[in-house]
Amino acid sequence: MKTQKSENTKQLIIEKTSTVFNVKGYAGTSINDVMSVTGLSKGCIYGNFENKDEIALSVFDYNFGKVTQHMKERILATEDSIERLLVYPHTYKNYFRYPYLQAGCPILNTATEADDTHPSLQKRVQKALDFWKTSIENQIKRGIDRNEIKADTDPTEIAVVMISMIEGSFMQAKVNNHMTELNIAMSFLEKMIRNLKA
Amino acid sequence: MKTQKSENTKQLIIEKTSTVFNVKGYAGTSINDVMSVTGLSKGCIYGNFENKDEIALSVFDYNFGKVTQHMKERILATEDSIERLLVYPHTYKNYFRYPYLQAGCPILNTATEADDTHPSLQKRVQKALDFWKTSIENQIKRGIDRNEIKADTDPTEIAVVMISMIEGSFMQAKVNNHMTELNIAMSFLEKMIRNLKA
DNA sequence: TTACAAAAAGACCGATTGGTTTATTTTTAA
DNA sequence: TTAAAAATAAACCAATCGGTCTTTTTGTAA
Repeated sequence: MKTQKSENTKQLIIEKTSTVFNVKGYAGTSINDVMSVTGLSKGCIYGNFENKDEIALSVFDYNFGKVTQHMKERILATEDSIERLLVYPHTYKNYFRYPYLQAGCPILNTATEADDTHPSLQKRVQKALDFWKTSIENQIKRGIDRNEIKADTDPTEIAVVMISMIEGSFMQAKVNNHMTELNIAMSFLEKMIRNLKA
Repeated sequence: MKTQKSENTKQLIIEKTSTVFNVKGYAGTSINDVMSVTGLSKGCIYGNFENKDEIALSVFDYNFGKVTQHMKERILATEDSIERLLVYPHTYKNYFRYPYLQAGCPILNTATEADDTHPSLQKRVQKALDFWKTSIENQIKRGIDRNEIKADTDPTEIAVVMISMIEGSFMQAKVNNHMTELNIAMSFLEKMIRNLKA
């Protein structure tokens, strides 16, 4: 019989390890790390998860979910399509305020590690990236319908460029341990988005 | 007495392992990988390098040098500043043609792995990134001086945006195993560069 | 051709990896 | 109250990790 407790423990393991996996990566995080960061025994961890893979997959979903949820809330807070798109540069300009982004963007971190070595993790990243792209495209289409965004705007092009600029400048911010490049790129992105106005 | 032979072996180890390190990452590449890919014994490898760190550092320099050299050659092939800047999107659009880029961009791969875990490698990436940024800035300044690029162009802004877009879209290309997003971003970048024309 | 040092080979080291098992204790729900 | 479920600690596993050390092979200068 499955109890509430085991579900709680499973969730606790995911939450407590979410940072470690994002910092050290999949290969760099050991079961010992999971044990020490959760305070749980090895037996308990393997009682709740089949293997390290299953933990890593769950943790990625959790981390990506956190970012997604945050963006969704802020996007739905405004009706204007341009303002909605601006949520992305605004958020990443202040990424240090959000603990789940401090360790790095889960997509970026997982993508570069998994692309050639870990197929199941790679699939998750692909899905996450596609979800993100589609969300932006839909916001742009909505803006065109509402006459807030120029009709000749290419939703896919803007979505791809936005994601590229965010991830590329985020990488620079992480490696340099400062925000200069990220701020420059995000300011540029803001200008670009404002230029989309009908 | 230091002989020629040992230098040759050292170089052979670097060249043969350059791909493995770029694919599997620093933590993911084992000495066993180095042995099997070079066909050399463990004793030989540790006779030529102090430790795994030293190999990884040398390999990063080698990989970055390859990209740099290639760009330099193509940039110097033309005098026009706009054409020179266009070398970047042109090259990355056809990155599969260049074996040292097929395994991924060494900067991107190393950056995301090293940022929190491997300080000496991180420093190399910082330097490489700074070198790249400065090169682009200098090309833009040269273009302004030659009246080929609009005088009000911000060299740093363009350099940061270029690097961000390249690295961000490259990440997407690698994780999706297709070029769609990279091509979209690089076409956009081409338009952007052409817009800089005085 | 010999002598010697450099280079390469490979056995060996302790530590750590992910993962299993077992026996014991604690929680939980009926 | 009781029986099942969950968590515990600890022993144990084979494989692999980075790295050392000694032996053997090889290149070279006298």
